Formats: sequence, C-alpha cells, structure tokens
Amino acid sequence: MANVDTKRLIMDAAQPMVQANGYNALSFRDVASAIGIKSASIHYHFPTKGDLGAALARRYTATGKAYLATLRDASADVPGLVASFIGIFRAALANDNRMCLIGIMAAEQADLPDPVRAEVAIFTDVCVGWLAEILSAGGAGDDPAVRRRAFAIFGAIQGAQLVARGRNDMRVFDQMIVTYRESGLIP
Amino acid sequence: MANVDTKRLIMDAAQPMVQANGYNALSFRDVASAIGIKSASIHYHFPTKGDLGAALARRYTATGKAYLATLRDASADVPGLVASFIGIFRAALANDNRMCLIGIMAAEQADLPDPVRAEVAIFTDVCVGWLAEILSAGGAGDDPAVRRRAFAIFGAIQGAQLVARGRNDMRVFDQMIVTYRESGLIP
DNA sequence: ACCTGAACACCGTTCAAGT
DNA sequence: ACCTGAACACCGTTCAAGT
Repeated sequence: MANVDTKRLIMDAAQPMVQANGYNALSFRDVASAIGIKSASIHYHFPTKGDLGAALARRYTATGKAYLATLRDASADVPGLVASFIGIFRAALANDNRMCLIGIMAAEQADLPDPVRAEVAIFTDVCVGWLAEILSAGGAGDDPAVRRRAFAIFGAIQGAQLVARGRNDMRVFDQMIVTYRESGLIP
Repeated sequence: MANVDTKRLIMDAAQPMVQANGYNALSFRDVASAIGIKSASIHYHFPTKGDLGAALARRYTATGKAYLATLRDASADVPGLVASFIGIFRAALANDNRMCLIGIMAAEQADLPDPVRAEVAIFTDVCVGWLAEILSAGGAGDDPAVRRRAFAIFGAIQGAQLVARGRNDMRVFDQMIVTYRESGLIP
C-alpha cells in the first residue's frame, strides 16, 4: 500500500504545480521535497516525467468525466448544465489563478511526450462529447452541427481562461462568459 | 553595427522557437548554435532570458500594431477587418502549428519574469483596443459594451488557436471561427 | 518493494580572459 | 565592442547500492 500511497502523494503534489506553472516547469526535485523524498525515488513510481504527466492528465480526465456524468444525471436544464461546465474552469482560476490542467498542457503541446499529448486529446474529446450530448438535449450528440458548436464553446471557454489568467483577473473571465452568452454562442 | 545585427539574429532565431515550444523551453544554447555563436555571448546582448523574452514580445507587439494600423487605414469593412485580424492567428498555426507568441506566453504566465508579463498584457491591450475601434465603426472604441465584445472576440480566437493547436489541425480552427461567426459573436 | 547518493548531460548565469 | 571557456547551481535520468 505504501506504493499506492506514495504514487498518490506524488500526483497530488505535482498536479497543482502543473496547473500553476505548466508541465515544462514541473521539477522532480520540487515534487520530491514537497513530500519528503528524494527526486530519484519518483522515478521508481513514474519512470519518466512523461509517465507522471500522462498519469496526471488521465486522472484529471477521469475525475472530470465522472463529475460531468453526475451533472448530466442531476439536471436537464441546458443553460444550467453549461454554466456548471464553465464553473469547472472558473474554479481553476479561483484557485490561485491556476489553469485547467489540460489547457496549460495544450499550450505546451510541442514539448509533450506522445503519451501526454494523447491524454490531452482525450480530455478534449470527453468535454466536447459531453457538451454535444447536452446541447442535443437527449439526442446522441453526433449531429455534426451540434458537435461543431460544442467545439466552439469549449474553445471559447479555454480562451477566456487563458486571457483572464494572463490578466490575473477573474472578472475578465466572467465578463467574457457573459458576452459569449449574449451573443448566443453559449446557451 | 555588428551589435545590432547579432541582436536581430538572436531574436530572429529565438522567436519561432518560442512560438513552437514556449518561453520555458527556449534554450540559449540552441539559439546560439543556430546562429553560430556561444550561449555565453547571448548574455552580452540580452543579460537574462527575461530580457530576450521581453524584447521578443515588444517587437512582436510593435510589428502587429503597425500591421493592424495599415489594415484599418486600407478598409472600413468591419467583417473583412476582423477576418484579417483572425488571419494573423491562422498564419501562426499554418507555420508549423505554431502559436501566437503572446498566446503561448500567456499560458506560461506564472513562469514569466515581470517585464515579459508586462509585455504580454500590452499586446492584449493593443489587440482589444484595435478590435474595439473597428467594432465601433469610426467611434472612439471606448464604449464599455464594445470593449467587452472585443475582449470576448479576442479570447475566443486565442482559445480556437489553443485547441486547434492541441489537435494539430487547422480545420478545427477554421470550423470554430465559422461557428463563432454563425453565433453572432464575430461580425 | 522501496528508497537513495552519485554521476551524466542538460539548463541559465557569471566572470575573468581573450580579441 | 564583442566573444568565449570554465565554473556554478539547477534539471531529468540512470544505476549500483542500500534497507
């Protein structure tokens, strides 16, 4: 069990660091000292930095997917569901101006090992798929027009997070979301 | 003059590297070897990495600002002008899946030295200001509602670039822009 | 099974030394 | 004025060695 616990300790320490500073800036030595082990020990649990990055992205996607499922099962109100979706990204900003783990990784795309890049793509698929399902209001969500709209909403939210973070100002995020809604992009 | 030329050589080599891999991943040794000098020599022209990053952002903003001015002077067609604006970001993606220099730096916000962060904010101001001016169609562009809309358009474009880059697929970018336009967010 | 110290080639930075 | 080699403390990674 010590194995599993240490693995989790490493991931729990590393995730907020990536959301704050990015994958490139993540330091094994920083993670190790945060939980009281040596950096060489991390390699026992995650052979390479890419393995750790992929594990973080995978867990992040799994957690998000499960949360989105509970949201969808708890309500059929489309604007409310989309607002809850946006709330996930807002919460990251509220947490010390952090970004969605996947959003910041997407910006570092060219630096990512292939397995991490693959996890980033899966997260986008999960989000866009969920939004498309919501927007089709009970339908399968595979209508190309609905999928295109889901993609646009997802991108606009990511952009709002990126720009607001650059300003370190959540009001920028909130105002952009309001404007998206007024324009009709977001229901 | 050798000084000025070397400065420009350094910046010309470094800029596409940052647009491809980010500020964090920029290596003085890579830049130096690309132009046939030693990494220590770069410090003569740019004492720190932050100085180089700030110079890159400043030049990028100045070039963009001048280009936007010529666009505005050459046409009064609002949808066409906005399309030209979007074309700047599309061109970055078309250039080996690169990002807007400022967009990728915004994602690395927490890792940036203060002077670089300041330049990133200025770029956003220039873009949003230009869009607001265009949208107000001859007015001063200081109507808060117009500014909010300009901000939302800018963020949505940045998000489209971020997501499309994560997919390494320009069609994703183009489709998102079309959807923004259909929704009425973009004129 | 899990951790570590020491070594490796990288990084930005500094600085005395070259021309 | 401009460049460089060598050193410094960092980085991810490897591996023999410890428990």
